[in-house]
Amino acid sequence: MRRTMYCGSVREEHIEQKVVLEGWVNRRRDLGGLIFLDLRDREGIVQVVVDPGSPCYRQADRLRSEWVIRVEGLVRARPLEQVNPKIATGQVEVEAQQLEVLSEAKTLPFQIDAGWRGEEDPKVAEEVRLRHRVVDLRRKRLHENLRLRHKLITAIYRFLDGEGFVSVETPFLTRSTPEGARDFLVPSRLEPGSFYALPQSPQLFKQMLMVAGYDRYFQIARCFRDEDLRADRQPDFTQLDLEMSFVTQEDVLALNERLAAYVMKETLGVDVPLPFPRLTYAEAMNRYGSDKPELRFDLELVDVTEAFRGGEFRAFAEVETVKALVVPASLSRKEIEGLEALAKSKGAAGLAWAKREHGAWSGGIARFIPESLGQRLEVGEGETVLFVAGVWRPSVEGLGAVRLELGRRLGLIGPGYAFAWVVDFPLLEWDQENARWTYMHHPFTSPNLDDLEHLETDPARVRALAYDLVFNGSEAGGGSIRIHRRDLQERMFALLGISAEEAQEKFGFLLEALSYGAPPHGGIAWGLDRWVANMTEEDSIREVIAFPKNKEGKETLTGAPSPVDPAQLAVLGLALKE
RNA sequence: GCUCCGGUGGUGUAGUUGGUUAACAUACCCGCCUGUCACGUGGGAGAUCGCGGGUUCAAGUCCCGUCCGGAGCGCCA
Repeated sequence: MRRTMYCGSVREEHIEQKVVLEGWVNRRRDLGGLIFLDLRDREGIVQVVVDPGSPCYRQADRLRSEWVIRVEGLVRARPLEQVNPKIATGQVEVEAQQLEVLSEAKTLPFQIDAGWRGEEDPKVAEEVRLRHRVVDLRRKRLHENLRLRHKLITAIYRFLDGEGFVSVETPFLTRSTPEGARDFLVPSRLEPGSFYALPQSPQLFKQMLMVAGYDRYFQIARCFRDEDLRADRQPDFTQLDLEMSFVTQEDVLALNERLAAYVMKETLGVDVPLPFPRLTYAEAMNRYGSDKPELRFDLELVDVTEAFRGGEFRAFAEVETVKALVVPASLSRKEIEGLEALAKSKGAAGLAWAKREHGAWSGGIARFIPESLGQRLEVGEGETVLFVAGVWRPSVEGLGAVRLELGRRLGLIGPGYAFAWVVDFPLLEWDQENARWTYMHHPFTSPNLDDLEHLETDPARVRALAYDLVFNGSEAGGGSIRIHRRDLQERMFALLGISAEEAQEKFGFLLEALSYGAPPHGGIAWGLDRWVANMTEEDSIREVIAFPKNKEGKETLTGAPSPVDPAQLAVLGLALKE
């Protein structure tokens, strides 16, 4: 007989029953005669008791942490005063009758037992954890994270299936397209000198599916971008990718809100109010200094450009934008210096400050501040006001970064989950480096048709039918209504400086598809890793990916990337440069 | 490519203005212990302080270089 149930599933209802359990020794307590074992599997731990008179006593005496064993025994109630309320199986214990060692184990490089009895696991350097990922993955926290991830994905399938979406797989080995992120390339053996690229997203394939009439598509899609890593970025990551035909932006937002509310309820039991707040890009930037504002605290930026316009303070008098942030705390010089460095890292010119003390401005730029500003900003006694001035975007982004840091530092960020849509992104932005217009989202995003007349004459003014889903201050998704007319797509390519020949060469298949009768369509992609990280309140997506890459893009378990045998290169027609 | 932070027994930390035997917790090994649940208790082993060089009578500590890791900037349609 193999096991009869999970260790973590034994309950009072099983008392008097004979059970067979298999699992890992989470911990062994040897009282010198009486031995207790906490036996663990993915569902939890249960206490096994081995009496000195038991035939398996000698075996139990040998056992060590993390050995894998099989126990046959009788479930019995614990004496009332010995119930352990900290574990789900705490009402009962298993009296061992037979015990078999299935596998011995070396001493673990770090301890993982605490989490399973409801405590915090001791902190271990991430480097060590990743090097021993198999051990790390045994921790309760990672079990919970990965199982939540699974619940999220199954909820997504249930919901979208119910809404008539069809799951379709798209190729991993595809064609390199220009622009966007750097591609991962895969050399072709059958056609030496040519390369596949791994998809940065299934974008064009899903548009093809719309043209082909599938109407509603989704995919839990692996995507690949060869860029540097961050806490929320991996070179291979997972998107929920979806696309819908015959829809407006409104339809896409409404469906995705319902999907988000559904998965939050199904996975965390959390009720998310609908509809989500909506901010235009301009509003988000002006009020929060970010296009992915953290909305779990206020502390909004205030525009004070006009208060300084033409005044005696030269640095503020003639700039595009002056923004203020009223900080409900008295910041030290040193703190302000640190925040200034942060603002500058986002391109702000600097960070000016003043304090309100004894009903008057003091310190920093106090003497340049119009008295009336104090009232308008509603500055309290002892509070600090921070200012940025200069070009609009770097200024608001600089102060936005300061806002977020202060939110963290002052403990302003509330618990819970805050969703929002950011809409009305600019279609294009000026690329300083290459002196040309470039797309903000991607080149297949539809302009807002109300702004179409300005497309060539005043590109900066054209809004896109693009939207981002913001979840606790992270960009959890982004999408757009796509261009579905060939002529408009060609106009767009031209505007981006892509010649007709190049457009034909690189995107001919798209243009071709659009000319066979394409429905209006649009969709979105969710960054699934970030979603799970937000839901589990992890700071890094590496905590919700079973086998993540480290900061250098290495997969430390297998040691990828690794050199390959020269013969493998030869088959591909490749040679390494010295 | 750049900036910042870190690297001390297996793990996590301490280590003062440079000073003699590198401390603590936990894990590990052995003994004792029949109701523990982070069992208790007694003992033991375990670190050339990431690596290389320099300053100094003396370097875990200061300086330079380098490697490794993390956060960020650039980059990420």
